[in-house]
Amino acid sequence: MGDDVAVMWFRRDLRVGDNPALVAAAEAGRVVPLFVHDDVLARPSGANRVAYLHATLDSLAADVGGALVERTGVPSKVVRAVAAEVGASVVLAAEDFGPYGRGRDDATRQALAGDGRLLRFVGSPYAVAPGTVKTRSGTPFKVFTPFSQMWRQDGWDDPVAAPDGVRWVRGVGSDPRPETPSPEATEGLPPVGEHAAWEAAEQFLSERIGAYKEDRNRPDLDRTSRLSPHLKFGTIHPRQLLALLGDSAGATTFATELAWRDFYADVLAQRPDTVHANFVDSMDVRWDTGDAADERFEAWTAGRTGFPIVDAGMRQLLAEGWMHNRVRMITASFLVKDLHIDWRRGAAWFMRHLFDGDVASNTHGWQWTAGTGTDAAPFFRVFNPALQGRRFDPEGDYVRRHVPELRSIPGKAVHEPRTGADDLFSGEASSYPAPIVDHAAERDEALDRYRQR
DNA sequence: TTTTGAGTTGTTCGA
DNA sequence: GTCGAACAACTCAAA
Repeated sequence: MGDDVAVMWFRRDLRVGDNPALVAAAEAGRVVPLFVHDDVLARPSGANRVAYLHATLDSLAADVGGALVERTGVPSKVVRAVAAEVGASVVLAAEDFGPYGRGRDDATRQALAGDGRLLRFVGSPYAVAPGTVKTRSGTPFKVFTPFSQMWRQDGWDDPVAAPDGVRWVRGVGSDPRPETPSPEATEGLPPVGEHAAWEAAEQFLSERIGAYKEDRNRPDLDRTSRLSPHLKFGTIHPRQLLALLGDSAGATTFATELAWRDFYADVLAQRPDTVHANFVDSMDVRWDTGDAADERFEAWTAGRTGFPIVDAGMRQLLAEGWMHNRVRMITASFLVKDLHIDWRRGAAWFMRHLFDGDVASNTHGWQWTAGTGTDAAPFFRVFNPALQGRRFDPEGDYVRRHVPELRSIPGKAVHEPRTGADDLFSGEASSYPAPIVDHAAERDEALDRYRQR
């Protein structure tokens, strides 16, 4: 270990523990921890995620003893300049497999190479890096189940310990940080930082994992891991969770969720065009556009469709910057199959508001719902909002929590408020909108369109 | 090469 | 209430 200097370029791996790139940097010499504020990424992110990122950076800065360098600008130029300024021979980072990240990193590699410096990737944000899990004939998987079997069979690396006694370089100047926006989520930020990630993980593993297989589908109960923003920003790594999981039914179910995360990252890496393009070309259905469609889209975003479980989910998104996964499916299905609006519009809305918004998972979750994605299976799978509500929010508590106009309607009757006794649908409940569409009719319409494609 | 079994998360209808 | 069948046809992955 000489007196060399290495730049540790943090991107979406904002932690000190189990960070192989940081371990490599510390082995290379003294370490300059760097984060580059990149306007290209900030713009589609929305105020919630930018605010969360900034708070996470505060946490990271404390964890690196105040040495964190924050700069603003085009990453290839900024990283090159910082590396030159501090005399680093190598820049270390976790590999990014996203469509934008790859281009950015290629440009950065070239810029550094021009000065005789190296950009070196160690690790990735995934348990298994995209492009690693392959079929027997060496091609990438396009179906989840065989992917997940191979993913499990091949396994993943164990976590690495946080490096001991990193020699942080202090005194390297930062740019003023871009203004931190006020979160749009009325309830503010979820817990932030590496320490909070471990608290969430410990709570999940001790209190929730046992019943996870069943309870994870219940939006009325707070029984999911709540780890998604941490996984998004890398304040915890999936392999750290996998190392603690065990093999109970709940643990296996949760591991499968992590496999989905890896699968969708893999799919996006093999088909970067699918951020916008349908994964399956032939699934080119007709979407509604124009003023009437815009009006329906706005009703959806505001949680005023007249379908209680849909409205509850959309209002939860506005209030918390997060939505329960079951309800993400219900609201997405409603936009695509009841309102016949392009999945890309819904995906962009989710990305604007979600603290955990991740391009790969969000895009391909929406493509799955729209029937354009990796699951070639039945397009006739159209969610019935009332039935989903009764099944997964059986007491109606979730709806009443997020749609206060309906508080006076008891039990599961809240899922179809206008079909109950007239005297219940009065008072403040009368301000709740009538359904903007007839579900049965729109279901038929959706099936027609998918048949005609 | 050809064949075979299977494909996260559903709904409706009729018995 | 519960249960099984039907809802298209196609693509994927492995044998």
